Amino acid sequence: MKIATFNVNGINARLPRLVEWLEEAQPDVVCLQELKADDAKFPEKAIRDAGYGAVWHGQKGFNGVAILARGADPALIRMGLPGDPDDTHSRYVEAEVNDVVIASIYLPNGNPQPGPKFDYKLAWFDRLIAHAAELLATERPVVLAGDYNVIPTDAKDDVFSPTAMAQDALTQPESRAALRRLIFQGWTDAVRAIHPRGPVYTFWDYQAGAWARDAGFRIDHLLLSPAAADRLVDAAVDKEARGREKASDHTPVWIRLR
DNA sequence: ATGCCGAACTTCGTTCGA
Repeated sequence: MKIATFNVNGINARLPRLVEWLEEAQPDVVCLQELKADDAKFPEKAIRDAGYGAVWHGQKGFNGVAILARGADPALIRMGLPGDPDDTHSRYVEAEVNDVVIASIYLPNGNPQPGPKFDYKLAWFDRLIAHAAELLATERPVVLAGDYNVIPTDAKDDVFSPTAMAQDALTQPESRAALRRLIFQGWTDAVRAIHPRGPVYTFWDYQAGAWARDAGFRIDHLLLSPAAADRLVDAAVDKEARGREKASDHTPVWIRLR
């Protein structure tokens, strides 16, 4: 079972690239982030024609998440993260596919920091940690996949230049502490489990020639519950997709479970 | 100190992203 996460940065702007990648990569499940489309503008027919059923939680202009399943309809479990009824951002959707619980996550960016956007990021993270604890307690196979907007460490394997990113919300101690609190509940960072060393960047900025000089960093992660981690056999970043015409600034990341 | 790019609405500028 191949499960991928892909921040598409606009599903309608990215639709030809997405369909092309689905055909090439043949993932069984895909978590999408940054749809930048409200529910009515989700390209359901094109996704279905590509062979995928879908659940989605859209939003006008920005945010928006979805889960696709090849030859199946994901069984929706929840839209939105519990813990704040006033939160209007579409950043979380959870569904079941083939007895695996899948979450598509778009964690707030948090820039500029400090400030209200950074506070929102940390508060949202707390809600995710609380919900993740409940998912762990089920002892089921669970995959938390998405754009976490956190660079886990200052290692060259995670970020091209810690100095360049030192003031960014993605590298702040509070952001990293929150990611560690989540992982230390008992989740496995799948890409690092398979590739303990070496750069596995998932994002390269459109600006300042970032792709050309490989100025990337690692912010898209798949976290596995113990029951899912027991089945992990492979993981990788589809780096080549970032170099195409009209590419997203993120590239797909995938795992394979027995 | 800012924009560098790209997408989408607020639409020929502004907001957001990372």
